[in-house]
Amino acid sequence: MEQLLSNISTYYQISKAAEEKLVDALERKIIAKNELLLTEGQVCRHLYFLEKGALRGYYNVDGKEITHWFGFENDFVTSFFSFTTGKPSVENIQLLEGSILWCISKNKLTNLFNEYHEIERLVRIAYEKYYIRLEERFVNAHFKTAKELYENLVQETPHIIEKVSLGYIASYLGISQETLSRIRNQL
Amino acid sequence: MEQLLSNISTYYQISKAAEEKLVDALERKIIAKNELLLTEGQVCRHLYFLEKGALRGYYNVDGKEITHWFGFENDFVTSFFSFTTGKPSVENIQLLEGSILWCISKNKLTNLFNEYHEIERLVRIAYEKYYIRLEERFVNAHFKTAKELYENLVQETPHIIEKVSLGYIASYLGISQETLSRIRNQL
DNA sequence: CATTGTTTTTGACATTTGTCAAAAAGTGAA
DNA sequence: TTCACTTTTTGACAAATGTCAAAAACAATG
Repeated sequence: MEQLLSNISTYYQISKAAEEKLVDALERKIIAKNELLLTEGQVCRHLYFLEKGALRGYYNVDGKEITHWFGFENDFVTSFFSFTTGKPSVENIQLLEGSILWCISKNKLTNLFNEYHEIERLVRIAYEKYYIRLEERFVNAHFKTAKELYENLVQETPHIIEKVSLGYIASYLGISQETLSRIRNQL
Repeated sequence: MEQLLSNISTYYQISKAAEEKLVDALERKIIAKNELLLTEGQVCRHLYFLEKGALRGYYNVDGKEITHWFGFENDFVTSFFSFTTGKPSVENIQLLEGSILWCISKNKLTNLFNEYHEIERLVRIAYEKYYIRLEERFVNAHFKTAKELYENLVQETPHIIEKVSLGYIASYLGISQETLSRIRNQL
């Protein structure tokens, strides 16, 4: 819990009062490896904070799983599309290892927004960070070669390489597992 | 102006009072074709609303221009990274045709956030829409072939094809102009 | 430590897409 | 209508990456 609070304070410092209400709304969860936090077709009604562990978001296309993001320690995690629109999710979220999460329902969060302007501000600022993160990935994928993408990953987010199997990383980068294996062996 | 107000009300309905303050903070601009709204290296201190016209965001890589997004009527436009972080922009924004824009400075917007919770909420909700938009593009780019990307564009955003030259569209899709030309002629 | 299942690597080959250069088509201004 | 300029198309070829199948390496479990 300390960890969560200290993390959000890097986005925006909220008051003690708001913090207490936020803490009240949070629920702790421990989930085992390979469990699904969300299955496609379900509406995602929760926002999660990953205190410890790792997970991935993936969707199924033509019988293949495409992993398009990972979550690690101190990440906020949800199926963003489903959570914000209230429509069924097209993606699945699966635990890559046993993990500790904090969880808040959309209802409770909405109430907190109404009660505390500062909590909505916190989230607005968090959105900015996550938008920039996605934009960066998008721009990279736009013009970099497979090799450059992998080198970039090694540089910028080595924890991904340490924790995640090759097949998922390849999918995340948008290349085949075989190509990634070859790239790695020629570096 | 009507158009802007009616557009933001599709995100979130703000009060008359907030609306008036917002209107006061806005400035109208008319900018000619090919002009740059923002040059890389500058800090982007404004958020724009495109009432009429078209523009593109692009960056330079190895002497080549990479167009990574377009703005059209009723779009909010800025260099998101630079605007939110206050750091120099890595991208340029250029008018594709003579356009009418509304413009608000980051300072004024920040003041409006402090004064009106509802304006910050409006922006929070707008962020959600724009995040989803980016995510959709990202996911498509992730596993679709060049041909599918183009077909998708024809389906989903035909206005892009009508208004924008082939070279820019190719760059936007992340493929070469020649490949796009061939795809188009074989459909 | 033997067995089973999973992940990674390798090889051969096909396919997609990119690059360079030139021709063709289209556009706008004088 | 012509000229200059920009955009699009075409052809020939090269490079990057994907696919399929099998072998090898690794990991987990009884």
